[in-house]
Amino acid sequence: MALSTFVASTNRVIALVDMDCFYVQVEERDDPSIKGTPAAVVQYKTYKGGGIIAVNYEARAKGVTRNMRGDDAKAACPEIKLVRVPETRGKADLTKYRDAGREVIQVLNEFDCCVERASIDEAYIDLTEAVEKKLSEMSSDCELDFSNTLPSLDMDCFTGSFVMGYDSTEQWLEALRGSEMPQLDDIKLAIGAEIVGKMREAVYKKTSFRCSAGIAHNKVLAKLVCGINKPNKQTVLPHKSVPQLWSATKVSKVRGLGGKLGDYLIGRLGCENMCDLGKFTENELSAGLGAKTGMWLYRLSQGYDDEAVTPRQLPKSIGCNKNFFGPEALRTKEKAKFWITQLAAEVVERLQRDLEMNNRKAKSLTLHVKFEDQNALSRTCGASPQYNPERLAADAYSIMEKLYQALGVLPINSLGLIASKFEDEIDTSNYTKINDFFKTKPCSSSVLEVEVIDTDSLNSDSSTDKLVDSSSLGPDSSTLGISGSLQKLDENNSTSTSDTVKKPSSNPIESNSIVNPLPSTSITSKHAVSHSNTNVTPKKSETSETKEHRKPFFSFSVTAPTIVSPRKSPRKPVAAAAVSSNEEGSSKLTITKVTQVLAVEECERCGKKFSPWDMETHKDYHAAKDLYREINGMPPLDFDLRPETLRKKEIEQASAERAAKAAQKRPRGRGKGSSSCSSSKRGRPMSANPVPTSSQSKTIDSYFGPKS
DNA sequence: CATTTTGACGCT
DNA sequence: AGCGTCAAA
Repeated sequence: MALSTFVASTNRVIALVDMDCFYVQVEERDDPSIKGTPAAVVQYKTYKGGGIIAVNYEARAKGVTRNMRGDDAKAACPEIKLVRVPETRGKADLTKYRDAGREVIQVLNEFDCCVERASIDEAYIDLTEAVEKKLSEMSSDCELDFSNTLPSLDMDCFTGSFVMGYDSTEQWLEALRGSEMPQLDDIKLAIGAEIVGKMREAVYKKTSFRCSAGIAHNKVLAKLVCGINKPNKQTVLPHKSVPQLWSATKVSKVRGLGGKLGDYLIGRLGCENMCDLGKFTENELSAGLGAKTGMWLYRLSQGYDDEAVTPRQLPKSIGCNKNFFGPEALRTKEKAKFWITQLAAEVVERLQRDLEMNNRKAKSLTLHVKFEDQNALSRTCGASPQYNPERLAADAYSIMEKLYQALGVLPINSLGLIASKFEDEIDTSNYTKINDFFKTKPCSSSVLEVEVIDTDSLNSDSSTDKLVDSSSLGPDSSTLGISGSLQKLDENNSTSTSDTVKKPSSNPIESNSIVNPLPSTSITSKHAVSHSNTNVTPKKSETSETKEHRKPFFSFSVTAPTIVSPRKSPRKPVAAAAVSSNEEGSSKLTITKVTQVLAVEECERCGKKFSPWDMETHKDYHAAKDLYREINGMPPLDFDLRPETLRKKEIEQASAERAAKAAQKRPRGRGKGSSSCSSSKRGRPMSANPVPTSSQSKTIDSYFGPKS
């Protein structure tokens, strides 16, 4: 409470750099003929002309927006050029944009500041130290006379620069010079803005990408004002101008308030604009939203936000997912397996590159599945250290197998595969080889299944619990409980998993030993006041973040196995390795790669051999046959080896549970429904609870409903 | 069932 | 660990 008033919160200088319509710029650099004409980047093309994900300013001038479909854009602006996101293995491939984003980060890094990658095209920068440094250099000449500090600013850095509350940057600087009292905070912002001007110029010189920036005393404000003047502009927010900004800022525009929390502020507290928050005390806000969020909002209403800029340039997870809607919904096991294989191939490819560049390996692998009834679930297992596509796919698919056994076949609308929990590699290659041997297969695998069969035959009751202590089964043993354990060894899957099956009892330590070396770097919680007023930015020290910060981006490990031999052009060092250019060329390239990696598969059902690509088509044949049997009330051919009755019962039960959950999730159907909250864009109130006080079913939405 | 494909983080 | 929220192109 009172504490907050003592925290000095205008002593940092924070910038947010955001690339202008980034994906379009990337495409414009590839094909300059696009420049100066309306253009947008779309994903896919078949459904209503594809989904637009980036629009350049020429097209925006014609009324084209994101959210639109390619068809809509053509209608609004017939001359618009729609560039498609590259597709690899049948799914959108964002590699070239990730690579371009990394280029930008590398330029920012040259300024020796604390840089936090906030997204593929955005970074927060803590300029406090750099500003202090320059300030001390300047004031060493003439101590305390800050009126002399400003003239040394390079005015070239301020072209395209705006200052909130002033007609021009010059006017602001003039006011600072003329001020009786030295406006130290503003002077710091001015120096920060000068640095940001240099940064943006450097980014343009080295990448040819334009960006915009916001400069303020904290992240929320820097982000907000960055969006005020675009493109290719930067905006400074002196603390004095916060009231003016707040009175003109809709709550939903503020980072973190664009969703349900924002809806709550509008619907229950009547805060349309940020200035309305000022009507509430910290206690009043905390009463409804919890201490943490209440405090955060209260401080924010005064223009304060204490979230640190965390030095991190690498993503914490590498994942991909694909949606399958309408007729594309995955209705057979085979299709699911096929697509899991595609996702796994992409993830492995990206993991391998990540390993070469960043010398780290993912320890965790998560499969996400969304079903047609809106239910979603995820399961995690240990990531195989080998970064082998078949292996990763097998691990992911073994999770899927279990889901099928528990849930039965339900059309799948989305699959996602995410690798995370990265740890730095210890480079001693001999050591790692031995280590990998023991690390093998935390996920599912036959080690689990074999033992499980034993327990089954022992007649599953409490006595078996002792035999199969879940802690001895590795991280994945808990995923689906008993249901997963009923499975017999499935010959169908033995192909890819069998290599890991060997010697179930050879090593009693097994996965236990690898389960948890988690570094548990305590994450600064979102709204917590996490730093002191003296040194805001965590000192770059011994963490892996430091390493990535100073690590030259062109270094890569020689020991890395090159599974895929490069064709044509010699392998380029890392950052420049973005393939692209000619789309046809690159896609051919990729396909070659895939077939090389995946080789030829044998159809599980008829034994015929196909390339993975033909396999999908071939499996449609089986799928059609299955469908026929289903329609005619015939039992599936090979779906499950267990007795029909057992399987049915299990599926029924799981389905009932799932249906109940789904119904619960959608209390208000399509329309705006009963809610008195007019502006709620989100239809589905989940169980998330902004009010931690009651553990009961108080969703944010419940605040809008009829009073009980 | 249509933005889709990401990614970070909070809650429990 | 699993689910939910929020955000960005």
